[in-house]
Amino acid sequence: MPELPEVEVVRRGLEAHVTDRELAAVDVLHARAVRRHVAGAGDLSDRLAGRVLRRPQRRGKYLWVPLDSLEGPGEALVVHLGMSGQLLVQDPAAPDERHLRVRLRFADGGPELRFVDQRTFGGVALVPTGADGVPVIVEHIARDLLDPLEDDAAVARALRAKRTQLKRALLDQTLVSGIGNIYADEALWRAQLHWARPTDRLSRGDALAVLGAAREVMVEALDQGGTSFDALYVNVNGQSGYFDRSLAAYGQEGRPCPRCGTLVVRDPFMGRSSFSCPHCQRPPRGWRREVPARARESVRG
DNA sequence: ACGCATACCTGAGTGC
DNA sequence: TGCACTCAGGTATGCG
Repeated sequence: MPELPEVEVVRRGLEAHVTDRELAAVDVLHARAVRRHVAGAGDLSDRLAGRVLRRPQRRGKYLWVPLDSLEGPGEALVVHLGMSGQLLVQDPAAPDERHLRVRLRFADGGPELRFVDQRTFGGVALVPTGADGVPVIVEHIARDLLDPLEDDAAVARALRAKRTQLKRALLDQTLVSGIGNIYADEALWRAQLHWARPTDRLSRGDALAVLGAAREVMVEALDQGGTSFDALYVNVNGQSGYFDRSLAAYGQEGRPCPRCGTLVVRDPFMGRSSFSCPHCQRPPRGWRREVPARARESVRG
């Protein structure tokens, strides 16, 4: 699933392939893919034709391509990959992908850009940008851990001021952005902190440690082209990353912890999963592992 | 104001 | 063979 490193891989691919190219026509093949563009699919296509794409930018998991401004305030083409979105640079003659949602054709007749998204949680929109060049629908997203202006001390302070579980806070994109389920579990494993730790009882040192660990694991993942488990995440050339071979905790239930050898466990978390080492990541006082309903039944029977 | 559950989606996998 | 169900999970929204 695309988190910060995967989105950055895509951004770099876009930078190499679409910067300074003029759009000729945009075809919207699925209305849900443009639901965040309030004025509708027709408006999006009309307003993009003839515009020139500038250098792609990113904050957290949001990606945007600034457009040459005609007059007044700037605009950008904002893309969020959601859970299964892909941006592919394709030969215009290549057959349509099964889940092709938006096609962007260029005036130079060269490779086109395709937004492909199986689960349609992602989407594209043409949005005005604020004073700092950030699209208005991205302004509520906090700076991410690869942003030179991100302030670890300030984030650690805000994190400790919250009354929630540590992993919930790490996934809160308004606190610090770019972290999803995979990198949250990996960062917690590296910092040797349990996902259910209450944020208001976390030391300043532990808060800084988990942020540092998250940055470190994302940088390493970026170096390997991102994480992927299947064909759902790919770069603009349709290739997968390799970081899944380096995961210590995420998806590793029943496998030995690379640090101590204890078997990694999976816990239900927000209707999903958290993976951790029960030895290295001690749960907070009073926390009890939830027993799955099916296991309870078989014990009873 | 804030924390939290929920809706939105499709395809793969599993159990009966 | 097929049906019902579960799981994957990022974000916006609305509730208490």
